[in-house]
Amino acid sequence: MPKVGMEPVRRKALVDAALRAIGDHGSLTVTMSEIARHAGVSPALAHHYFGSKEQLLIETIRSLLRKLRDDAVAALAFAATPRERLSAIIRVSFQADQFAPETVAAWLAFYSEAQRSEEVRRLLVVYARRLNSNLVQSLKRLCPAEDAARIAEGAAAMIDGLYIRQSLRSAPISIEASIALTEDYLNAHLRAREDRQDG
Amino acid sequence: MPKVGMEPVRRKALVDAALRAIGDHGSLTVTMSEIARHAGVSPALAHHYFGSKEQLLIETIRSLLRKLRDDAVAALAFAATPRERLSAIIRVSFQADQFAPETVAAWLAFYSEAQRSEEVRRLLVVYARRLNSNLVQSLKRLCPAEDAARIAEGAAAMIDGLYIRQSLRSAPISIEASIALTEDYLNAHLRAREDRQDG
DNA sequence: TTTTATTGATTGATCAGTCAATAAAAAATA
DNA sequence: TATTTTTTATTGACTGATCAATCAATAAAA
Repeated sequence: MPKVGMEPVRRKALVDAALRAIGDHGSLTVTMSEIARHAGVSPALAHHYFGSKEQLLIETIRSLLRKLRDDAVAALAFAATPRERLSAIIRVSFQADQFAPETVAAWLAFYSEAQRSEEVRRLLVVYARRLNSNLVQSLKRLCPAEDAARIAEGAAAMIDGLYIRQSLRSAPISIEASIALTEDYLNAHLRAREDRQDG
Repeated sequence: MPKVGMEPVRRKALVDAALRAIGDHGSLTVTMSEIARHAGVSPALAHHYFGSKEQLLIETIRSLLRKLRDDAVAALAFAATPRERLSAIIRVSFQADQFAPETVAAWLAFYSEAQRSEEVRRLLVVYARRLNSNLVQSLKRLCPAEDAARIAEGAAAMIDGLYIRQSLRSAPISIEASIALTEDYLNAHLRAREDRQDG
């Protein structure tokens, strides 16, 4: 059976399997066997390619973050004005695959893991910073820097909050409603600023 | 050594120890031995009083929720107007002990656990509903019902989001700043409403 | 004598990680 | 071209550690 050049194929299959297993399970307490089963290989092979469970999980987070970044880059390419860029950032955060219960569960598990693993924490900080910086950059075109920083923090918190609330699956807020709430937040604050200037 | 009437004492000690252990550890993957050690008793005794680890953890969440509810009741007793009640709710959500890293870590762990344990999920839904209902009740005095529902959802999301972001401990937002951001959100939306009415 | 509190010792299950063995492909050598 | 050697892919079997849960034993109080 051994065919040469399997490494990248197996790595990808295992990372995808890990994501699915974590989503199913709702936590990082998945076994290597479970992940390997999802990928259709033996547990030993997973260890062979990743060395340890921790490393496989870290690669899995990386792949989630990469996907999110790629989506953001793609969405921002179509946005002309600062305001459109803000909407694009929001849309990407709530896009369907990100909002799928398994994905939400996986993110949540990673946040929890970040309390223990410095490397996981670092990766999530990267995500948080990127979201913040994207927001601030566009907001600075629409209002003074100190307002931009504040509004960005609020918007980022709202995005994360809507996301975490999704995980409880009771009275779930739809994608559209989540986007609308975040847009409302931006509109209210940008408008409030103008009012103060005008009045 | 055996002194009669120890049951309530031990139960409380074990629940407190569990909370501390979870906070230290940053996740629910704490051992009964660890918890028992924190409480100064043998692991066997923890099983004796709680039957299983799961039950002990559930009691621990219950105690967190009870504390939060009691604080909310106390804070609301001093609030006269609807607007003051809203501020009281926000203040309680961000009060110092709730914002302590160990407490944040514990909440996060519970959210993650809710993906697996129906009972944990139910308890967290109770929290979410209570926060929502508290907010809506006061907001309905200040704006129409449909606006109240929407603003409450946004405020609740923002509270949870600020909370979860605290867990990353990078560029942490202070208690005061968190309160200010949430207050700003309410002010902006309540003002925006008035503007629309006036204009 | 019964009840309550408490623990040390043990069990059984689960898992991450290791390793030696197998087999196919590729490269080197004759 | 035919062969041997090396590299790559893969797994079954095993190990050692960890841990939840059990239980029988002990001792103080009622």
